[in-house]
Amino acid sequence: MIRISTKGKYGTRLMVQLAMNYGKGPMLLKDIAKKENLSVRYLEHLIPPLKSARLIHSLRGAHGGYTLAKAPAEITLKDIIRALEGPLSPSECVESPEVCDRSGFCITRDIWAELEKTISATLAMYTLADLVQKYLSNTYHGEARSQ
Amino acid sequence: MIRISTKGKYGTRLMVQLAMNYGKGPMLLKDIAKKENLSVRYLEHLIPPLKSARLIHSLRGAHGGYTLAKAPAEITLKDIIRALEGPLSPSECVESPEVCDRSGFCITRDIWAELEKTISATLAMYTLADLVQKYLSNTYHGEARSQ
DNA sequence: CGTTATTCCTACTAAACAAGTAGGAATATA
DNA sequence: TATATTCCTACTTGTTTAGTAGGAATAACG
Repeated sequence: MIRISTKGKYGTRLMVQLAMNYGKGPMLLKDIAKKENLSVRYLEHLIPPLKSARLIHSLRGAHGGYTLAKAPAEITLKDIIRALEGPLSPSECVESPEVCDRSGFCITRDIWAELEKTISATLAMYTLADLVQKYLSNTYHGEARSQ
Repeated sequence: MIRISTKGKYGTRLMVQLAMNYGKGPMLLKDIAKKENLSVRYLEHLIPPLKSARLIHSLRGAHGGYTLAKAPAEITLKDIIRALEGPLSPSECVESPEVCDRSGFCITRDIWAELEKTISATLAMYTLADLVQKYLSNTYHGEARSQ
């Protein structure tokens, strides 16, 4: 199984919520969790990596919350997944050739390297602005947001 | 981490070895293991999924071994990884919408579906014949095969 | 017919990772 | 000082990964 974990999946949804709130001041994790029907306690874990990747800013204390660190159009899905899931390559040998003494001549490694490129390229194609636009033009939107 | 496991990685190397032996009769797992410096005991586990995907044939008993079930040019990396790693989609909701009640309107799910397409397409581009050709034209080849 | 070489099947294990929950400290506002 | 919020660390439970191990089934060969 070659799967994105809930970190990447929930984190993307969190970031889409922040994008939709962009320019309207800090957003509470509590509210994001409610809108996305996720646990605040779990979302908390996604914050440190997103902060160290400089994708979000935080404000502590009452009237605190989170904001995007850049405009939604400046943040790609690649940035988000990379921050939350780590390297996008399907094998460690791609980014760290020294972990395998075959790296110098391994043909399968070449494939994993190419696969990383197409994964990265696909994820880099989408910005948060694109996702927000998709979200808003979704016909199910009104209904889906009801809860 | 979105990683291919050793099943997919070792299994691909196993299949490349079978491809290089194509037309020369059955090959022993013992010999594949030696050439690729892998454990026979572990490679054994990769056989059942490869067989049920009809990618290899086996012959039991003395003078037994394994052969590709089709020509190397007819087997893609997608076939192999799919057989050994399961679905290529980054999220279960892509192939089984019913696992999440958001599937009907979820915009991130659309992204995971698109990502699956590019992963599948990239892996489908390469056949075992391509890998063998790469292998044989590798300058390190003579040296690397020495052990 | 018996020996040997091989695949095949099932079970077991140890370590790492995933997906959370929980307690409480630090900080800012009012 | 009370309250709302982020922040930090630890813990838990279940699943997956990466193997190892024992031995049964099968086929060839002398």
